[in-house]
Amino acid sequence: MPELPEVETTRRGIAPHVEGRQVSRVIVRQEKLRWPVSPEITTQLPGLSIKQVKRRAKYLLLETDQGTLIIHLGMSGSLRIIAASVKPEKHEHVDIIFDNGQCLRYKDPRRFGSLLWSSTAIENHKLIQHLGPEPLSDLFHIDDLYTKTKQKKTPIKSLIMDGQIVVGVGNIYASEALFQSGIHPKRAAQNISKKRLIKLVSAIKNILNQAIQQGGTTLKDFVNSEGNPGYFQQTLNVYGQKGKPCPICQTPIKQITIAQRSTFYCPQCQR
DNA sequence: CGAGCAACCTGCATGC
DNA sequence: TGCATGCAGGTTGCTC
Repeated sequence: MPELPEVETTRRGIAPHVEGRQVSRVIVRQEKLRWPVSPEITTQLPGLSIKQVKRRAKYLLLETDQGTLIIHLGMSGSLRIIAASVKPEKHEHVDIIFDNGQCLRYKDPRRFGSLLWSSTAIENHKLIQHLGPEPLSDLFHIDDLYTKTKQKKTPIKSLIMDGQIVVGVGNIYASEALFQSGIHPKRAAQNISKKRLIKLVSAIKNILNQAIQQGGTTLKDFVNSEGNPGYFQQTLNVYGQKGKPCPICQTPIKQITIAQRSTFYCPQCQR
């Protein structure tokens, strides 16, 4: 479900309810997620206070002074703030309960997400240490992308979805950014001019910023921490629009598969 | 080493 | 209505 804008929307939603709060108890109803829920989350987290909620790529990082709770929402995960006394629904696997009786409740039907504990510096964590630059930071810029692109024969869509190149660009926004920059998703990365890559970099930043402003994209079931959907799907130009007219030239949008992922583009506007 | 793809799960839409 | 099939917003870790 969630790409970077949805994760950032969730971060902003939960932060005010969580920062400065002390954890009193943790309930794990289902520990089998992408990886087993780290046992430290039950044994060490209670008694600690959440200092800050950060985000790195699509990981949410809840920092304490003894370690960091790493939450990934996978394909179908969501978090909400709710009174701990409210009976959990189906697929609500974990409760982080705070000193004020509220809890951070993790729901994830497909269980592709994860809740992990890192007691050492977070930047050394296995899942974090090899990640590329944040797309909305100055570290993601044209010279960086151009260098990484030069020798790569891989389709440009696969490249921008590769977390070592840039993090946070998922399947929806990859198609959208390529549409906005007029680049065919299958084009070999090395065959794209610097001029067009400049457009791509700003398209990625653009799309992600816009999507965050609109509270993310709700295709089926994304809801933010208050249970509300996002609105960016109303802005999607190509994703999920197979057969519909391109908003620029009216040519029907095509759907193809790249690296086992659905990909949408305009065969006229994107070369 | 990189590229390609299977795997992890449940829910839902579609078609017979 | 029931059942089989295919597809879904992510990412690791296998095999070649």
